[in-house]
Amino acid sequence: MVTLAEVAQHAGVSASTVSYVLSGKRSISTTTRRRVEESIRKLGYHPNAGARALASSRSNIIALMIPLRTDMYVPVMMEIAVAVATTARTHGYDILLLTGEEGPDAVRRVTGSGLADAMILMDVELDDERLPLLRGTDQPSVLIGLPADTTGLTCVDLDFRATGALCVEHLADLGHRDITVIGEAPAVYERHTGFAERTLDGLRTRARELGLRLLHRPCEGGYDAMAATLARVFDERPDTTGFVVQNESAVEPLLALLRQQGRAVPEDVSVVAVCPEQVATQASVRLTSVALPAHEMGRRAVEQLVAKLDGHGSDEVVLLAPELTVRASSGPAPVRP
Amino acid sequence: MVTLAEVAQHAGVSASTVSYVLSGKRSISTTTRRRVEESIRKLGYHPNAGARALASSRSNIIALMIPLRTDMYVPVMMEIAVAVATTARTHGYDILLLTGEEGPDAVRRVTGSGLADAMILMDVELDDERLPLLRGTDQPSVLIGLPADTTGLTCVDLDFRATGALCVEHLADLGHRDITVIGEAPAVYERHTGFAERTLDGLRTRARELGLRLLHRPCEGGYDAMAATLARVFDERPDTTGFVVQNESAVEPLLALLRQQGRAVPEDVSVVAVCPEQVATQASVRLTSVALPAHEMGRRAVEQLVAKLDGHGSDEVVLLAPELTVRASSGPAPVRP
DNA sequence: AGAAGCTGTCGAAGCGCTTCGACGCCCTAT
DNA sequence: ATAGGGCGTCGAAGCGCTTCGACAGCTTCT
Repeated sequence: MVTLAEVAQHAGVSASTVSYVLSGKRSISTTTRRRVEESIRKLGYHPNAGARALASSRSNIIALMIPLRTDMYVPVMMEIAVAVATTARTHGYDILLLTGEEGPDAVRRVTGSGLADAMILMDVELDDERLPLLRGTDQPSVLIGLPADTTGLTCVDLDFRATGALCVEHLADLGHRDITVIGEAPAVYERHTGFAERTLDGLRTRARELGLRLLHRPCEGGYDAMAATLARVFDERPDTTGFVVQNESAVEPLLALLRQQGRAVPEDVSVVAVCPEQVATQASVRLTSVALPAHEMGRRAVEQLVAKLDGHGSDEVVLLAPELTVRASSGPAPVRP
Repeated sequence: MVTLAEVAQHAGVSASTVSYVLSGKRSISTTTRRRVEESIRKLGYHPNAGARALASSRSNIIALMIPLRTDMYVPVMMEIAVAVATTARTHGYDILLLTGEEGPDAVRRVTGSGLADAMILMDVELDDERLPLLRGTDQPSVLIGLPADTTGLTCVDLDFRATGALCVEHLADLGHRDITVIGEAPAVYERHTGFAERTLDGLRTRARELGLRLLHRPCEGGYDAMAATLARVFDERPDTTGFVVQNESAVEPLLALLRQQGRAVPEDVSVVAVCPEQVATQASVRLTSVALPAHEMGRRAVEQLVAKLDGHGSDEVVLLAPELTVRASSGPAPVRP
């Protein structure tokens, strides 16, 4: 293992000079800098992370806490994680992967040990038990998701309320008057993750404003659950012509069942989904959808965090504006005979 | 921040004693141990990770390199990552998340800086450029996947050859004589990730042994690609009654298209998939499938690695035996008129 | 009884880096 | 000519921990 001292000796300078070349915290003459850089390259020197962390009390690591459970769209989680990792690297940070499993203890452990300089939390619940810990420490953190009380916290999330409103507006513009919302699995609502409720709130509010009828049904993914749900929906609201789906594992079953029932999309029934782009474009009918901006969320989270670590940056709630892309699954409401 | 020294003072012992209580590397009297543990608890002490790493040259961190691209089995990747993280924690290790993006440089950086004690690499290509680096360092590593040359390496993977054989056998047992394989996207084969080729090899070899006809068609996911592929397949091999699918984004399109063409599953056509359990059970027809044991792979990888870090453990290729679960998508071949 | 061996504890020496103050040098302003 | 001020470099003091050797007080063997 090559050390700073060896590099210094090889370059004929003192260790501190090498350190300053590396950090750029003091000015170094061009000749010296070049000589040092040459030695670094030649010897294949890599600063020791532990020593660096000890001396500077900065680990250059950001902890990312991902949910353990897999009942919700996993690829989105993955995409966020990858976006976080790549963005972090561009700022010189590495990512420490924590699973939700450990809960608040993980927060304590990481904060206490100086393992990471900052944290990003995903899958935040409305009244998350990790929040008091975050408020009680001076370690910067960013949440992906929105808890009930955001005072003293920095959050990044899609504006789900606006998303709901947007979906309703789109269907209303097309003349639909009876709209059914196929929501997430009941477990998601019970867990109070917030985003499902916020979407629903946006849907309901805008529907009321526009004078539409709205029916909401949570739904597990899969064909059987969807079939059962759909039967009850048409039973209860036979005039339903518009669907908003916020459960990607219900999307394909819904389309298949509608087809099976002889209801054409979009001629008889329009479907708008809140889902990742990939799901929308790979479905059997290309879906009009509001995308989940996973990459953007990950990137923004890291950038908020880096700003905090650099001293600027403040507690702020960043709500990304939803964008609705019209594809083949939505069209004018059928003319009522 | 609480330090070892403060704990020592609080407990009335020397710093080294506290350290030995923590590590258990020397025997400590019960009374002293208890007193120290009490102080640790009371002061809320957490050992500083950097200092520890510096002094012991052990970071207790395992680097996990995940692929950046998202054209394959993302949920499987995620499940592996989560399994790695949770298993690692039970052994006292944390996970550093690296994306494939940085490539060999990341390996150099992590090895050189002592950031991690060991590495797990996912998405290994047959002739991966990271392999020489791994062989050239004394840092333990485990690959998830199988390169062409495994000398000096430890690998964990599903036995894809046996998987292919198993699928063919199942269909042969049911009397199918004409089998078509819907493979991964062409890009996957071009990238030489190995698993697709190995599956195909297993399929072909066993088919030959059993005297079956086998047609292989790579296929992008999605409906359009699948429709085109399927048309050509029935054109070329109208007697096809068995399908093996190794591309989870082709599964649902295939089922829908068969239905549309009036071919009943499993009465007219049997389908066997190589895919995650979730896909198999949530499809419109519950699929007979060989599962991708993501969790098991992650777990085994960590355990191999920990064994190496502890001194026992050796270079070894662990191939997990495939298991075929019969569900509703496969049945006896239709009787030829 | 004395040697030999345990057990439990301590002190001190680093691990490789950052950072602070000091200092020599040269340039500029008086 | 001389004081003042940058600039570029160095030496040394830690950061908080692990670990090695030392050693005091016992027990056990011959």
